Amino acid sequence: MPTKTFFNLPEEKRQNLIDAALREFSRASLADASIANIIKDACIPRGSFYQYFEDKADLFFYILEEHSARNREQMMVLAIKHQGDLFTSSAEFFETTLHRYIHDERSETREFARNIFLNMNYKIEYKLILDVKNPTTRERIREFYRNYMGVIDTSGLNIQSEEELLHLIKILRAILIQNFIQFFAGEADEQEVLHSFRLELELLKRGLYTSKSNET
Amino acid sequence: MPTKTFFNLPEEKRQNLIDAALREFSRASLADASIANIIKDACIPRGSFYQYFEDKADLFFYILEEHSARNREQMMVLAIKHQGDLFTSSAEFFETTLHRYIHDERSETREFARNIFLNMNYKIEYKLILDVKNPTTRERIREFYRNYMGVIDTSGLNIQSEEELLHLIKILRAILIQNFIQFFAGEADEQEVLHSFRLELELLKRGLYTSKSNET
DNA sequence: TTGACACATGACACCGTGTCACATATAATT
DNA sequence: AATTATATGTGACACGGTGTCATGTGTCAA
Repeated sequence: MPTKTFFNLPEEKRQNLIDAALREFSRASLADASIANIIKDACIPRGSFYQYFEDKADLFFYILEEHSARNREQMMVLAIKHQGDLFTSSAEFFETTLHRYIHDERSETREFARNIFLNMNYKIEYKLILDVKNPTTRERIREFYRNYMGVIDTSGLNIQSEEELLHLIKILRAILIQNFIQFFAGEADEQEVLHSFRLELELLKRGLYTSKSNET
Repeated sequence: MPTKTFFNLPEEKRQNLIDAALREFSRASLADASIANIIKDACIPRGSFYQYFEDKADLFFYILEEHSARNREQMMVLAIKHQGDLFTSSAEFFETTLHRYIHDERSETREFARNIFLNMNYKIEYKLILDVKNPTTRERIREFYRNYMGVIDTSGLNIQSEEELLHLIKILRAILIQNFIQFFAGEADEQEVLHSFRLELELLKRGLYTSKSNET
C-alpha cells in the first residue's frame, strides 16, 4: 500500500504521479516498467518515489486495485439488474467491459488492460477481485463471494449446493478472463470474442454429456 | 531457441548447465531468476552463456518446452487409452500430472512447476501447448488441435460441431490450469483440488441451466 | 605455416534499484 | 523569538544484474 505521505499529497501532484505511472504501465508490463521512467515523466525526484511507495509493484497493485474496484462493482450492479441471473449478467459484464476497454477515449485504458491480461497471473488475477497482499485478504475474498453469491438467483440453475455455485462462478471467471486474453493477444477481434464467450456460456448451460454414464 | 553451439556441447556440460538453470528456475520465477546465479552454479563464464542463449527467457522457454512436450504427449496417450473420452482422459491427466508434480523424487520438479503455475501468463500458457516464439506457431497450434480433436470421440458429447468441440477443449484447459494454480497457491491440498476438478467436470457434463429460456 | 572457423573468456560499460545523509518546511512549545 | 519536533523533499551513490566486445584458444584444411 502507498504510504500515508502519498495520500497527504496535494490532489494535483498525486494525480500527476498516477497519470505518469499509468502511462508507463500502458507501455510495459509490471516486469518491464521502470521507476526511472515514471519519475522522469512525473518530474519528481527518486527519493520522493520511495517516500510514497515501497517499490514498483506497490504502485502497480494500487492502480490495479482502483481499476478492479470498478469491475467488481459493475459485476454486482449487473447481477442485481438482472435479478440474480448469473449467465445473463456475466454476458453483459463481458460485453460492456470489453467495449469500454476498446472504445475508451484514453488509449492508456486499453493498453493498460492489454498488459494486465497478457501478463495475467495468479497474483494479478486475484487482485482483480481483491487485494492479495493485504493480510486480511482471505477473509475479504470470502466476503465478496458471500455477497455476490447472495445476489445470485439459484432457482434457474441446475446446482445442488452453495459449493457447486462457487465452482460455477470459478468456471465462469476462468472463461471470462480467457476470452479477454484471446482478444488482447490478437487471436480474435471484438466480434469473434463476443461470439466465443456467448457460445461458451451456452455450452455451460446446456451441458456436455449425452449418453453413457449419467450418475452423480 | 538455443544456438547451434549449445547443441554441439558435450552432453555432460550441456546437462550441467540445464541442471543449474532448473535449480534457479525452481528457486525463482522467470522475472526473478538471474543469469548470474545460473553461471555461478554451472561454473561457466558469462560470455559462454550468451554464446548458447539469447537471454534468460530463451533458456527458460527451452526448458519449459521440454517439460511441456511430456505433458502434451501424455494428453494424447490418455485420450487414446480411453477411446477418445475427453472427460475421463482429462481427469486422469489431471490426477497423474498432479501426482507426479507432488511426489517426484526431485524437489526441483515441484518447485519449477509451482513457479510456472503461479506466474502463468499468456506466453507461458501457450508454451505449455506449443512454442509461441517460433514463427510457425499458429500453424503448429492448429495442427496439435487438429490431431487431438481427431482422437476425441464426440459421439458421447452433446456438441453439434467442430467449433463447439474446440471451445469445450478451451474450457477444459482453463479449468485444468486454474486447479493447478489453486493447488500451488496453497488454496487447496491434493485431495481438495482433485475433488474440485472432478466436481467441475461433473458440472460441465451435467449442464447448468434448468428452467427459463432454453433456446439456442 | 597460414588462414579460416568455431568457441571460450572475463573485463567493462550501462542501467535500474533502493538507501541514506542532509536539506527544507510547518506547526507546536517554551 | 527561539527552540524543538515532526513530516517531507532530494539527489548522489553503492550495489547488483545485463549484454557486449576485444582478445584468447583450439582445430582443421590448404
